[in-house]
Amino acid sequence: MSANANDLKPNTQAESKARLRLWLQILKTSKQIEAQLRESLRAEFQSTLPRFDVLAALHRHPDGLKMSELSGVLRVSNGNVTGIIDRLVGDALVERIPVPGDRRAMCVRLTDGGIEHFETLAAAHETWVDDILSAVPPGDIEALQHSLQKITDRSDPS
Amino acid sequence: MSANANDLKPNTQAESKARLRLWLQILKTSKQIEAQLRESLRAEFQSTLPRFDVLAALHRHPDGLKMSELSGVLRVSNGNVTGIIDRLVGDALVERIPVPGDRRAMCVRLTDGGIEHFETLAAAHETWVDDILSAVPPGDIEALQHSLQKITDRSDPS
DNA sequence: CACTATTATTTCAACCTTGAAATATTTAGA
DNA sequence: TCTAAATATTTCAAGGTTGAAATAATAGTG
Repeated sequence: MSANANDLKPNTQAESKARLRLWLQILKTSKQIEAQLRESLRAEFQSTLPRFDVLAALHRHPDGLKMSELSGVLRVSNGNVTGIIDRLVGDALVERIPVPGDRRAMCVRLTDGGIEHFETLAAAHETWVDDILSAVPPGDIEALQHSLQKITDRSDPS
Repeated sequence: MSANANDLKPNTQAESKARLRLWLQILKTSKQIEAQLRESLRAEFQSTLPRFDVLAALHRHPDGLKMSELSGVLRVSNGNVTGIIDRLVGDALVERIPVPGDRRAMCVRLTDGGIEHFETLAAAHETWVDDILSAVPPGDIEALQHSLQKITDRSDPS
């Protein structure tokens, strides 16, 4: 007879620690890759990840998005997007267009220059990611992606 | 005879896309968990993740750390740590102590109140992570952690 | 029509973050 | 010793982020 009354589920405490370790590892991996991409964006294009994210979202929606749709897609706050769009508009990469029939709303979309700029960025971005993950075996890549997807789909089946 | 000269390595392009998908999934997972933890820290303790990270680092080093050691451990910039420590000192959770023999340096360490506060936070933090990852099979947890570790150790064997 | 609730966006204060410049101090070398 | 380089930290400007409050316009209800 063991000193532990939890013999039927003896690993709970160890499992808890393993989950914590996994979370810290996810965070470390993400931060490390993010840091490399941020540095490349800054050095080669004088740009930033948040700008890239906004441009990518707008590129996926050629007809433009309303501000609230954009912050919804990016899952960031409304006020946040306002500031980034302000700067992108200042750089003539994005334009704000009034929505006919609703004077509250604004539609934002890439300008021609914005499309061109983003496509350059996106190509570079793909090669950077490719380099960073090049040493990971293709099988691991797929397996990792699906395991992580199970985690995100669990709490948020978007 | 195929139209593609790369027959011996025909998956390169698909692999590149798979790597990109993996990166986006890592980012999504990390952001989603981070958002939940941030919200819990804010709602239950009026605190933030950066504060938690600093307190955790200092808790792991009971004798204190120099500012540069702290920013090294956390892998953030020097100026960043200055601001966070300023606020933690204001809340009496951390104290700055002169380093004997080097009037440039400052040693920062948790106060008694800081230790107590962090241990409360840390216990809550572990249960939050436990909940978030509770539905992931233990086998997956270990496998994921090791696969991700391979990625980080590759570029930075700290 | 008037009134209220809802929706879309911006503004704001507080905090986080970086990279570069400024300060102060120590170390090493001529 | 004097001085140049290196080191430790802070300061600063610019941008990113949140959550809440403020604005403005629309929609629904009596």
